[in-house]
Amino acid sequence: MNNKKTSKTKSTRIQEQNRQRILEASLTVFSRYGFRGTRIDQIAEVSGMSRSNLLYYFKRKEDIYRAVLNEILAEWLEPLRAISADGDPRIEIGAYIRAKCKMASSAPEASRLFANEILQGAPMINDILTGPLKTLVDEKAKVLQNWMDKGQIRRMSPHHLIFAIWATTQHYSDFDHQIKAILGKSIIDEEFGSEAAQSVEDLLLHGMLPRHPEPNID
Amino acid sequence: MNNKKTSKTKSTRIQEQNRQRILEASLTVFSRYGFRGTRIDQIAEVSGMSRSNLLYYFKRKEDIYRAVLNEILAEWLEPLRAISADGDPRIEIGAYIRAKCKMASSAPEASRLFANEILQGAPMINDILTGPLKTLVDEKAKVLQNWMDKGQIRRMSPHHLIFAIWATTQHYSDFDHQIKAILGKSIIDEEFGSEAAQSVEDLLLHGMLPRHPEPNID
Amino acid sequence: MNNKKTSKTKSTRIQEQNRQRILEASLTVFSRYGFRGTRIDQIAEVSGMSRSNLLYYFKRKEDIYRAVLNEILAEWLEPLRAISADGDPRIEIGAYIRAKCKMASSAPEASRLFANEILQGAPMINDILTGPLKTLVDEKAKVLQNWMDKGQIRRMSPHHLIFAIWATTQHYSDFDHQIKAILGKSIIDEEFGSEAAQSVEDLLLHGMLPRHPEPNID
Amino acid sequence: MNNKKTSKTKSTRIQEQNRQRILEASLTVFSRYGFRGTRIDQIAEVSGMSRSNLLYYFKRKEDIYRAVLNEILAEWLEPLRAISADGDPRIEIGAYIRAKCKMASSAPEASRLFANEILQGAPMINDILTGPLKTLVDEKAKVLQNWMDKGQIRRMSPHHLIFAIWATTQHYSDFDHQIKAILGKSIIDEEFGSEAAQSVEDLLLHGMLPRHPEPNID
DNA sequence: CATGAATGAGAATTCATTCAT
DNA sequence: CATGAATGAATTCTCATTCAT
Repeated sequence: MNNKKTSKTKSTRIQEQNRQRILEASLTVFSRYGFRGTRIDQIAEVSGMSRSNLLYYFKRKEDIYRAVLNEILAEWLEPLRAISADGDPRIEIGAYIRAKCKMASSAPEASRLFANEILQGAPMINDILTGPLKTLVDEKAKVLQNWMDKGQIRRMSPHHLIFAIWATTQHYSDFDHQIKAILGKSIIDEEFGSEAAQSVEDLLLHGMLPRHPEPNID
Repeated sequence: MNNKKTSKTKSTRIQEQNRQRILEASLTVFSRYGFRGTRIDQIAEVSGMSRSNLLYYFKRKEDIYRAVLNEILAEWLEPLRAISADGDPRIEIGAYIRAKCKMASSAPEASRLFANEILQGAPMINDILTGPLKTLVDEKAKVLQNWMDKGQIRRMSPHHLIFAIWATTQHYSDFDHQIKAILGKSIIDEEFGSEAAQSVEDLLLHGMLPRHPEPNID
Repeated sequence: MNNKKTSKTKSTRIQEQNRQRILEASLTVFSRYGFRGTRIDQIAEVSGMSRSNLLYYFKRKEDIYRAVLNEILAEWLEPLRAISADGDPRIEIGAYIRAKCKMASSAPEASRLFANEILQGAPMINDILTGPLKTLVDEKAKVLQNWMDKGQIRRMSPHHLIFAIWATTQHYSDFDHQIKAILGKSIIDEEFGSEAAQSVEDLLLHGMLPRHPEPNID
Repeated sequence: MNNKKTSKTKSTRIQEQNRQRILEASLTVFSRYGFRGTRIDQIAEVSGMSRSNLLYYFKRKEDIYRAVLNEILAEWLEPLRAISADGDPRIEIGAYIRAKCKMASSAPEASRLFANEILQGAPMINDILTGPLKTLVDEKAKVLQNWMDKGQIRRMSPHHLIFAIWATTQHYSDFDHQIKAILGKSIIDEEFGSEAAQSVEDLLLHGMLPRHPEPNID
């Protein structure tokens, strides 16, 4: 019926394809320079299209930025969502840590984009942090608390435990450049990724398990 | 004396004072928006002086940025330097963790400034990362390795251990905004700072100590 | 027939209909923002069609503008043309004033479009002003002069009299917004339109008639 | 005390001088092309300074526009304010008409600027129209009404009378270009200005005075 | 007929920096 | 020491117009 201003209703292949190209390029650039530090021309160049054409798809820089953030957000939180209250804590948390490391390895730019956004005070996603994210974290914190109450993991602040997992895993993507400078290896190398994941999982699991584990554990 | 450029060798109190004001303001702004994202006017406003006057002290934006980085660098690495090979690992590492948490609490902006710089590929301090920093880290990694060899701490990659300490401690300053959104508390609150420090120390020390610690522990 | 450019001599109903839609919308927008100030997208939106389609009918913005101007011009001058040298001045002029007021009421946008064009120096219709318009005005001025010579209306500059009629009648359309602000009524309200017409006619006729009118008046 | 952001506190001569240059140039350009149609570069050129320097004085185009409007507004309404309820209507109104014609002659651009603004719906000064202007007009309408009640001028709608005066006088500035095309004379010619003033005053005074004026008139 | 895609000239700002006093 | 004035190179965004289907 009215197809004049409802736009994006029937986005063509080429439309969707170009939007995707832009979003990918944007992720790369924004994750490095932040919102303000990024110039539209950079995105245009990386995405291989003219600035004009780019602005045909996204009217303003901020629109691109928000679109990228939103696109990543869901999958970014997925691993945390996947933690099951019914599972074994070592299995569940181990899987979570490995998933986070995997993401740090396969999508380091997404991680850095969030890091950047939060460093700047999360001007665009503050409502998400205080809303959905807080809700999710609080919920999983309860799961952890429950495991602690049952003695399956050491008693500690569940929130701080979550922060520790975030910190250690994301460190490999966010500070990749520093690590490269020190070790000469990058998280995007698959091998080094495994090594890091192993290391983090090992350290944290040991840190959170009870001193004298019940003998009947697998 | 040589008065070619240092004609005003004996900078007035007011001069030194103003430089300091600028550096403090710069730290605040740069740590939030990064180099590119920061505007000189912002610094001028935060430092409470006119842009013109500010540029009287520092000819260019980059000069300020470098000055801030340099000023923080030394004290930033100090705690790591302080780890003594001769000490007890638990004491030494515990102290290191607490020192880092202290810094996250008292100087979160410094932490964020480095985070920003590294996220952007460390354009200004790359040589420091690959030089002095790498040297220092490698050296301390050897200390850790030594303790492992002696069975005082669990065997693991010493570098990854250092990264884990950095990650967990700095997380509280770098992601302060996110934590505030979730917990409603900030690392700059002294009380929360202690809580975080306690939590991190507890988790990491447990994670790195041997499974069956000598009975005489605490 | 010649089909070099007029291949579609027999424009479809829909075509003619769309052209009309565009012209109407253009009148609305151009009359408000002037040529430069009007954006093609605005016209597209008001006319309810896509910019692409609009440009299918008119290759360039200027074409639309000229088309609108031309379409209005003829009927805009019609009332003045209708003044008959043979009629009674009070009847003729009264009719002219009422016709102008009627147009101000029924087609205020046309009036504003001309106002805009002339304010900007009449870049598009200057030749019409100095040509056909001047000719027509001069001719009617002579008619007025004739009436004055015969003592039917007070002696005054006939050109200024015409300007006065233009000014007072068109004021209601051109400054409609100001009048609305002051009186809360708009010239497009039929009732207020009559009131204004009555007032203008009354004032001007009294102003132009001889002091001591012949006793046989009305 | 605080002299950092309160700006414009102590505007230097050069400051005030440049601001004035800009405002004058702006009046010329805005009055012709309207707000949207005017390009900052045009103003810069007319004012004889670089666009950059211009933007040093006014951060945005709209700021200039508003400044010009405000600067003219007061003196624009002054003649109407000057109408005294205690005076003789013919004297007062005659003076008002001549003052308005004088302004049309000496400041035609100001008139055109307002015309433009009102044509566009008065986006910037709507509050002034419905506020101070309406108040002033209503007040003077009462003065006129009073004169009518006393039989000093013909009974008619006082508001419409004011509109008629505005219309006829401002017509000479707003439609100057059209008049030039027809008569070859411009309102800025002093001689033609007087002629126009004489004509308007004559027509309107005759139009508004009672048919048989009291014999005792001076 | 109609529209989606693309473009490039231009227009408004922003911003670091220089100049002059 | 300090500041007001001025500048020019970016940078974002606008807009008429063209292209291709």
